[in-house]
Amino acid sequence: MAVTMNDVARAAGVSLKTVSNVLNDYEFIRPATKQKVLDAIAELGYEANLTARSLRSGKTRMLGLVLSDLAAPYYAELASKLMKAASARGYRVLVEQSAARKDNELSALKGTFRQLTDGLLFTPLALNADDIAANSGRKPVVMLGEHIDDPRFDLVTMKNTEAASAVTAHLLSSGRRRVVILGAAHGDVGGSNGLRLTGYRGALAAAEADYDPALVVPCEWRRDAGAAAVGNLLDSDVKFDAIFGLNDAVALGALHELIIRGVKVPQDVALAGFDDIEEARFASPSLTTVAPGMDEIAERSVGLLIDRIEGAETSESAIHIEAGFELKVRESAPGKS
Amino acid sequence: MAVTMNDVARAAGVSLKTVSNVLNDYEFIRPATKQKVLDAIAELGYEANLTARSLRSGKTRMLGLVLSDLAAPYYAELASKLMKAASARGYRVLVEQSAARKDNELSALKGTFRQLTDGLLFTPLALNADDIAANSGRKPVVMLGEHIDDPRFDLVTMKNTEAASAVTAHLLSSGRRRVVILGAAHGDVGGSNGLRLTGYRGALAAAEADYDPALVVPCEWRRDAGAAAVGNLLDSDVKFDAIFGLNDAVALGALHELIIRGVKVPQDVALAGFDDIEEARFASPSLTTVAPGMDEIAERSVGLLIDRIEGAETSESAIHIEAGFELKVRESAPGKS
DNA sequence: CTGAAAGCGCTTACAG
DNA sequence: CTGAAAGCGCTTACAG
Repeated sequence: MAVTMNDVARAAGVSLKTVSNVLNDYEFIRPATKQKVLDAIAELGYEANLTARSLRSGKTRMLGLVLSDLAAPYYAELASKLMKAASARGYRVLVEQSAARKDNELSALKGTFRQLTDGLLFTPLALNADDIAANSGRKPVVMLGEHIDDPRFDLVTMKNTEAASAVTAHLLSSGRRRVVILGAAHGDVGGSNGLRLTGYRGALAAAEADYDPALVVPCEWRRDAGAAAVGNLLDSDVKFDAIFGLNDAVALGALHELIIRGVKVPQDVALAGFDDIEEARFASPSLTTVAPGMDEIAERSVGLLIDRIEGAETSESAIHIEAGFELKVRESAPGKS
Repeated sequence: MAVTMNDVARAAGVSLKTVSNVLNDYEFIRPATKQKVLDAIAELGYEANLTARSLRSGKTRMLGLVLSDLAAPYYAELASKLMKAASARGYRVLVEQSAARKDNELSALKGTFRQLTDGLLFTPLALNADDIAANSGRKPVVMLGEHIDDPRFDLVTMKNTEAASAVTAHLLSSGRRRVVILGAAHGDVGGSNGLRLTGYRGALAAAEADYDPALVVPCEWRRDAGAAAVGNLLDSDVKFDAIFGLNDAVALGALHELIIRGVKVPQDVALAGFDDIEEARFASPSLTTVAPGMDEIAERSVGLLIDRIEGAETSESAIHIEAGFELKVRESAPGKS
């Protein structure tokens, strides 16, 4: 049905191999021959059959992206940027949603999803490092995010601790002393939650403010969970004058609940988030947050993964990359006035 | 390297064809033979090579999804639902971002993207019906959204006109008379903008309110564009007491600008959007909008496309499906009090 | 520089 | 019910 390399070879009066050579930019090929082939390709409207190429070469030129939920704003923005970065290097991205479930993460890691992709950008939320090491196969995997910080894996992440510390310090600098941290539990150490909690505690210590476990409030990193957690807090007798939501979704959920309850932001309670999703800029009041260098994360994770796939990066030891961050001061937590 | 069907055949002591028969649920196969094959598959950990299967069968079991920008909340939520619906039927979704550019839409329609997918869910924004008809090839395409309403194409869409009319009627019912429509131009007829404008005009007429072209304000359907358009409007001498943003992003951008300018919502200006993205529920004030039946759209568009691919749907004439909608009355435009 | 041939791992007529 | 063979459209040693 479709036109094949054989058709091109016949039309150009050369062998199959010659057409292949032209297609794959083989160096030593007579210009006249090359032109004949190119003419035939143009005339017949030939396009390489990607499936056949994949079967033979073992490469699909697709990158797998595993994340919990594409509808979460941070992941949606990240996926969009990753796809653009991959596209610029001639790769496509195939997305798999895990719902943060262990079984889904596992099947993305070892199932047919891996066949379809030359390498994986993996945001593990349920699996631990040993699970991953035991099931990641031979194709390259680059960890995205910060749940897994392990010398066995390449990792592209953000400066969680430093950025969380900067946000907390900013809240404290305006005179707040009772800063709720929303989305971590007292005692968390690993993962984004643990790292950000560490940054929070560091900033408290630096400002000689007390750390109060009652202000460490666990909740899922979604708007509804943030709203519910703040509701419970307001119903309790815990006093606070600021909230640090561990991502923007949580912070925006919190904002919603505060306003409904008649709590003024930032007058009564200052509020900050983490991620700098676009929505943060347009909230009312606009949300103070930290931009975790998403462009850099997208660019470098795709770059690293493709370098691994193509053998341009051969480091035996895992490569860890941390993108820079930037505090975005907005209305929900202005600087001291 | 990997274990193949041949290995399975050898281990089970049967021919290749028999393994294939088991794999493809061929009916007439002796239970004992089948069991031998299944045992061998389990023992060897055999997994079918999808690429080889695709090359031979011509099917990839992937659906293409073409949209302008995965980071736009509506598309992010839709893509997530489409992927889940496809997954439930054993298909994956490969996403292509067009940036609403004609060249990108065209290459998604006729380029290698089509090879990789058995059918297309296509949200055309730049291409017209004739362009599409001329380039859509032989594999099925289902239009998503409403830009193209043409008897040549299957289409799954929402009740644009009726929903827009319902929103406008709601704004009018609370006594507003000067309703800005944000995101359409006077004279638009086709596309979401045109259809929604028609609904708006219908509601005005039904309420015996005047249609004033000065209230029809074009802008891109993004937060920043909505904010800018409202800024211009406030700087002009156009008077208005309500705004209908043609999607939630525009409405939320408008909301941001209104609040910055000290305009009270809904007291001074009532505001409504379109889409019911999750963000709308958590805005402050929460956004009155219309839910366009996204679950139904996802479910039915995937169902229709797969039925076309598998030949379960053979209708010669194009199938048009309109999902139901639901008005979501929230704080930004409450009912009459 | 170019050609003839093998083979990637499946599915599918074609026999029996 | 099952087997031997062809072939999907490429890439890649192997010769020349």
